[in-house]
Amino acid sequence: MTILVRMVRTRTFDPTAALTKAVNLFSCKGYSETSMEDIVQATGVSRYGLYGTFGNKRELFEQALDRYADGMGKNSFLRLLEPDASLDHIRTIFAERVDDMCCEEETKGCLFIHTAMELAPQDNDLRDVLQKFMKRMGKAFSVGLESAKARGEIRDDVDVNDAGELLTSTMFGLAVLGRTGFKRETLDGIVDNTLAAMQ
Amino acid sequence: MTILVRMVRTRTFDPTAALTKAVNLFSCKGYSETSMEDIVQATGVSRYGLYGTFGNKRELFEQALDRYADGMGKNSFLRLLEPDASLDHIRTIFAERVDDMCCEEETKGCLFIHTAMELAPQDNDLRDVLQKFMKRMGKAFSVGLESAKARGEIRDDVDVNDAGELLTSTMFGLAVLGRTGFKRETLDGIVDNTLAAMQ
DNA sequence: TAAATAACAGAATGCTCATTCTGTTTTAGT
DNA sequence: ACTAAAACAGAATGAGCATTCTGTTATTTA
Repeated sequence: MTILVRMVRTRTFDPTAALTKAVNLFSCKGYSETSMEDIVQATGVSRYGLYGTFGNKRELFEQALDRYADGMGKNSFLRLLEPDASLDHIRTIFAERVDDMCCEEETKGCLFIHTAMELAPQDNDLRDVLQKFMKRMGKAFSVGLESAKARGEIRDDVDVNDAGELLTSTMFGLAVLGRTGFKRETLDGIVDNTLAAMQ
Repeated sequence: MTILVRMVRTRTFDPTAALTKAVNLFSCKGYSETSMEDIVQATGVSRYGLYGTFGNKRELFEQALDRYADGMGKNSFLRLLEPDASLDHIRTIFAERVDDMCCEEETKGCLFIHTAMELAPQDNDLRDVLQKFMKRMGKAFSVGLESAKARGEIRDDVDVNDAGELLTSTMFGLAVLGRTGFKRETLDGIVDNTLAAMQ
């Protein structure tokens, strides 16, 4: 059976670009503080377009979360999976994180934390998705740490699985302190001390 | 000038108990997901009583945050300021934290994180209050670590100020992972590894 | 005992929001 | 050019919310 859809009027917006805008809004303000109207304004896409393309707010959020995780993966964590990954790669990831959280005009926030605090307890599906992303983060750290260990940058007795989970947790701790207005140097110090303990 | 207030009908509820209930609701669900109606239900106190006693929702929340911080101080951090504080005291604080976050029926959440994510960027007063509480936490950790160091439980080269901030950050990282459904053993492992690095 | 008024219970108000509905515009195929 | 239907803009709907208002009850003081 073939379903024939006749395209009579062409869509005037780019769903990918719209989703990017939604990701920004959600990660900055969280789920409930971001209204569909906010997204309409920010994207310039009509309600009709948003609902038609993304379903409803909950589904749009899930797609935003996917995209966010994807972005984190591509922009940060993929490097850790390459065989020449070093401690510097890990440092860079944290430095970018600190940058994001300490940006003067508007802290970028963290969609993972918003999801964990606002939605995870009430929404098992979303919680599982989130947990999967976080575990992936930990795994990427572990792989990176293993490479760094091979380069002699990490102590031999460090369990990279445990350390990967620890660094994942650190990412969230930093974000919470950043949102609370802690100085960049404080966050940098936490990163330095955390990593120093593994060297 | 004296203002005479004639108390014609006695209040039938205990504001302290009501605030305790509000603290629980807010720390479990955060600010916006907790309605005044929820608080009316949970406390059995009428709207009239809540508004008359606590002002409005925002002010009630601030008082809840104060109380929450007070409770954390009294129940956990005060011990760290005593001269015989040891690494065990610090371990206990983290164990209680993990217990709170991994409670099967209903994760207790963390009012600090809710405040940081939901309100801090929009409400400078609240952000400053929160920052003060967090710094106090870090300081308490530092003092406890200093005592533990004197007992030989912490390495001499550990900077207790830095380490106090690191442990504060760890508290929040744990909570986020707990909310996302990570297993108790994972959180315990993070605590063990974090503290092991200081021994 | 009577009067005054704070405490109370819950209805009313006005707002914001997610979602749906309505009427209009656009464009592929005839 | 004409038609059909998808895309659109924005009004309408209905629910939930914080807060205020209204009428009732209880208790102290005179």
